[in-house]
Amino acid sequence: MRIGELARRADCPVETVRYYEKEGLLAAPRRSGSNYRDYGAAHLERLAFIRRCRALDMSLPEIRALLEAIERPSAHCAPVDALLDEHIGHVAARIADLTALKQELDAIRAHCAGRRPASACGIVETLSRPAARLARRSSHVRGAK
Amino acid sequence: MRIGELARRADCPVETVRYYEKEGLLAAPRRSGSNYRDYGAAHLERLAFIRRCRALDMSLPEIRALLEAIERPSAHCAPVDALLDEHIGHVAARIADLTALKQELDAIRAHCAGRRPASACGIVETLSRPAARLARRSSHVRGAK
DNA sequence: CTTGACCCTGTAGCGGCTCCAGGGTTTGCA
DNA sequence: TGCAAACCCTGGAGCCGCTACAGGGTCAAG
Repeated sequence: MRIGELARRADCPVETVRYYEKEGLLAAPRRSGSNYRDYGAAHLERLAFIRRCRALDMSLPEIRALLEAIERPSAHCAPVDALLDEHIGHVAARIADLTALKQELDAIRAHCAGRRPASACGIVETLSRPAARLARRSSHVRGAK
Repeated sequence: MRIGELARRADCPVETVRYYEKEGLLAAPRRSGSNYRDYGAAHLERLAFIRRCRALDMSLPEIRALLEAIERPSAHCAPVDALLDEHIGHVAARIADLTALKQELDAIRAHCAGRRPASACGIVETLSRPAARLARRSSHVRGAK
């Protein structure tokens, strides 16, 4: 099948398929006479796996490591479990960070009822002060927008 | 004061100060004879404000809008409140997303006790299946790493 | 007079795409 | 058979918010 069909079936933009190939996550398929990529069922399975992991917010290096752990001939569960545990840790940490952040934002928001000039606004005031610092963790999982 | 001192006092890398200037968040200061940037107290206040907003995970466009809302001569609280409410919404949405994500990850993790070859691992199995799709919102707030 | 700390500009890189320009190929229909 | 639309190709730029160079200039202490 050609790239368009593969992409449709895996629910993934065509450009992203080419990007995964360039990044070495998806094997380069053979080419047709007109230099079109020609994929088989194995490619689709693999791409679907990658997309599923991305939907779970794993980074591409994490997914790469996961694929390698699975494809080693003598492959055992343990490394897979470890990778997943680590990722769950990232997600949990990010939730904790954002929860603390939201509390702080709610507290700031409570400083104003919207009926004053900005010069007297409690929010502007609060944002100008040094304020308690959140201990931010580092994590690959993205923030809030 | 020169850029190094400003940066130290606002707890912000020097390169980031120059970046904010390039992005129009921080006014360009006057220059010394040797072309060094020369900042005053107002610059420090503004930079500290920006850093505080960044610590609250606001995007630079959000901060820009906030600064504009505050500095309009006839400035009123309402737009500031609205901006903050919107940002709080982003954070809340991201927390909800990540919480659903974590539940899914926990469920997947429960499929394996680590004593089997990867070919028989419930995790690998689960990651290969189509699976219920999370409805992902769009938000500027970052994910989980 | 030299060493080191500081400053300058400009450019490239990070992740994970996304989009564009500028081409070639295939497909369906008149 | 001709033609348009839909598909495919490569390569490069852009998104965000920095961060890290390279390759220079300036300044203060010893």
